[in-house]
Amino acid sequence: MSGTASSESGARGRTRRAILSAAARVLARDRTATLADIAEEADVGRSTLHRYFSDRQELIEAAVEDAFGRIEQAVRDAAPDQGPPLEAMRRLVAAHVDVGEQLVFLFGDPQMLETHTKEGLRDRPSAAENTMVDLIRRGQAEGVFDPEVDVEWIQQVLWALVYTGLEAAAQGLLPRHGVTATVIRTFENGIHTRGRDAS
Amino acid sequence: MSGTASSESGARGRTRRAILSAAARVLARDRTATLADIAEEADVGRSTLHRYFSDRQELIEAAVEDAFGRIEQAVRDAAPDQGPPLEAMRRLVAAHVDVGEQLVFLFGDPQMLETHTKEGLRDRPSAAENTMVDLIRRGQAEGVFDPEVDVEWIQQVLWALVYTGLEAAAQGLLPRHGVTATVIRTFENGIHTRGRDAS
DNA sequence: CAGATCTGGGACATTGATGTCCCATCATGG
DNA sequence: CCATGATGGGACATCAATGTCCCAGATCTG
Repeated sequence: MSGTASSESGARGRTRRAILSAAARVLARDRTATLADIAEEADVGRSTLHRYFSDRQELIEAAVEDAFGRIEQAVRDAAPDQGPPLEAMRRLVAAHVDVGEQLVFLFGDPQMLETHTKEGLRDRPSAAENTMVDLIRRGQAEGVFDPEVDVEWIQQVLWALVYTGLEAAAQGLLPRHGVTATVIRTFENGIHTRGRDAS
Repeated sequence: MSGTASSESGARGRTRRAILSAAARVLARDRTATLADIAEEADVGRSTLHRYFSDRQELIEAAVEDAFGRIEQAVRDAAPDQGPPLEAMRRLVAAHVDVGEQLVFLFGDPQMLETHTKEGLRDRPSAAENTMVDLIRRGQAEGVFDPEVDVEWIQQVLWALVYTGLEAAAQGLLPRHGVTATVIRTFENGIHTRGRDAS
């Protein structure tokens, strides 16, 4: 079976998902983690892991694709094309924080995306990316977002701030429940004193 | 200087610096780089590298300390305690962009700072950090910076934005000479439409 | 020039991760 | 209850990185 019929159903699919999830979790923490580490985190024997992914390369590619999918799902759920741009953007930030683990995994290492992204994703313009670009353009058109700054830059900044917020929370610098609000505030107003409409 | 008499002078010191610089450059690009890679980048035999740093651990610790020193020097040169806070902050951002290579090396991998930072730096409160905290406080007191946001958060955001700007430049998304201006603009105003005083 | 020092490169043992194979065990479904 | 399939763990060969040692040539120094 070539499709998803066998890769999602029953015990087989559950083990597969457990491994992929564990891989993202462990690799987000330590990029040099061993396959044994990943297997342990997934509560699975190392040989079982090899049964599902013959290669380290193969495992990582699958984990990347999986994480990508989860992020796109979260972005879709945020409905960035609905309502006022500012509110949509806030939902988008919250959505990104929710999939923080996947974000840290994917974007914590630039090599991750460049190396393990051959055919499956390089061509597909990544729905999430497009939706965000659309949202930013819409916000710029309505005069809510700075129209002089490059769209892709804004996108990168969003990712960077979410990433930073998550790390700050991990270090105890920020309360975990305050990450979204802080990121939004900084994202919208920077560090200037004018944040009267950010709460 | 306690034992720096022999480690800074003449050919010996120059080779040492070449290795440290190469290490930072290569490891910023690829954290899993081999000692052979580093030696090659430094135009030095692998055995020579081992002569200067017996351990991989030792090399990395030295490289971390070296990078740290360069960053602190750049921060000092920016004189963050002089003049209006806003202008001082802009000088500070420019200074950080200048030592971008070191920043990417040090902060590109959270593990880098946590793992390779035993005694030499953990206790020392890192002059750079203190100066920046002072500056931010000063700016908050004078009403230029948002007083409701945590100081350390602002610091992290600065690092994150500089890092993002450098990566964007590396990807060709941003012209290299525009990094500083773009980072400053975003840092100060976020993405809102109000950036009239950012140029 | 002569001795001391530094250097590059090769040979080598060691170590840890990886990938393969096999077998005993356990669960699951027919 | 039995058969099929999934799992865990061990044994094993392989490979790349690491660290050590040594030697011959280059460079610096007095």
